[in-house]
Amino acid sequence: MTALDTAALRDAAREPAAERDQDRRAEIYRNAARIFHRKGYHATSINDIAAAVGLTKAGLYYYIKGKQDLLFAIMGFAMDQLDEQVIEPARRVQDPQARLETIVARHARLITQDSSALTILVNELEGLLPDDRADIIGRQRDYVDFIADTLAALRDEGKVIGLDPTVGAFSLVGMILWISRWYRADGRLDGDEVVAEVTRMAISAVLNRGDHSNAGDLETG
Amino acid sequence: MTALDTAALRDAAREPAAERDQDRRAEIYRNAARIFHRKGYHATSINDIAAAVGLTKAGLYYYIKGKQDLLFAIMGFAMDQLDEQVIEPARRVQDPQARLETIVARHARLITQDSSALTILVNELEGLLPDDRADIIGRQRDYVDFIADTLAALRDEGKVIGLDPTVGAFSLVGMILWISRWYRADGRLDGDEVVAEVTRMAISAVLNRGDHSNAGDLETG
DNA sequence: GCCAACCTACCGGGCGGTCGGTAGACTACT
DNA sequence: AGTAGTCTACCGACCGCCCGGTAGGTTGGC
Repeated sequence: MTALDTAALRDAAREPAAERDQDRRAEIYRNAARIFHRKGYHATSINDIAAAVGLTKAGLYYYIKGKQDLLFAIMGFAMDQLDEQVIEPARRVQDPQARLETIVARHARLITQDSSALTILVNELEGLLPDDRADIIGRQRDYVDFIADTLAALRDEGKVIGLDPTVGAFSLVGMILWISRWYRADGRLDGDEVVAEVTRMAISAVLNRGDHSNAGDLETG
Repeated sequence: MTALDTAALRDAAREPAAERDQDRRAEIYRNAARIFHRKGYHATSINDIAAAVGLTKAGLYYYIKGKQDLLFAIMGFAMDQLDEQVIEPARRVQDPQARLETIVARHARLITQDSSALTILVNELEGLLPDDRADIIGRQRDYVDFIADTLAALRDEGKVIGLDPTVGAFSLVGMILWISRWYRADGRLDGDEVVAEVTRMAISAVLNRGDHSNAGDLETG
């Protein structure tokens, strides 16, 4: 939940005045993300958010333009986080397998650290205005394509055989995103262990291997 | 979308009279599932559903008790589907690896055939009343435990080393459920191909293998 | 005549959002 | 030092709308 604070600090640095204002704004986004995450966007009222930051609804509107802008800002922030903490670092890794490991591990770690914004990013798309939604979907699509390209590079190296890169990319993303549904920071495993486990599974899911065939039934049911 | 019809037929069979009534009821659940799936539970109004089946809101209430019961019924149906089409058939498979393949393939196939009820099952839990939610969550937990037990059996056979069964189970479930977000029946791959790809990935994600280690970076970022 | 299968009209309430204020800090001028 | 003006950071009250749900019919087939 500290993640949104850093964005606030960044903004505050470039706007000399009104730093207290930016603190307040960050607190609002932070609380909104938490509540949207817990209850869902549509089930969250502006009053819920206002109360969480100790304001009335009218007071809250001094800081925000509307509920939809709040959602879009949170999703934009989550997407920025993904760009900066996952995609950019991974782009600097040349070896495709190491790059894939970087992607999975870093994305998974972001989720174990603070899943709210990243989870909203995938669950609340339909709450956005069409233009905003197109923007976010485009960026998400770029991310999946980036993973698919990495899988294609692995295929060219002969490390992957017979896997559709797009299906592979989506499947890995699903595995990663789902972490936010079951991982609890106070659970049996700590975040680093979970990240390591998931990364290992992801890599071996796509890499070439001996034949494991062992017909599972699929007669009509 | 034909899935809910079978439930209606089942119910109709045990209630001799009012079979037309049951048809109508099935159509309502079917449409409700489709719209909840597309727009989300909270963003869907009773009017939306009524209009979709050619009734007014008041007319719809002749058939349903309320919005929350509608949701619970859909999720209960989805859970029944999972029990009957995935868990029960898999229970009859003794070999752990074949059982795991059965689980993944059958669950994935259900989703490619009609994802609406199964997707609502995982996305709209917070729309339920506490008692209903506890019911559904319990059944979902049983499903994950069933997969985890299967992974534990594979570990006992030496086919899996060093994978936490619970993390493995959740990860596979995430991979499967995510299919509903990207798979399109009119897309490049047909349903059977997608099921086969995902099943292969799932199996090789958990099965033992040569060492693929190839340090992905994880310095603090 | 009766009952299943609807409808029109309505209810209370909560929603996102706005409006007209105003307390208090801070500044500007005398 | 005093005071008038200004601006930030809010609040109480309100708006129109739509929501889930209901009361009380009406109609057509048996």
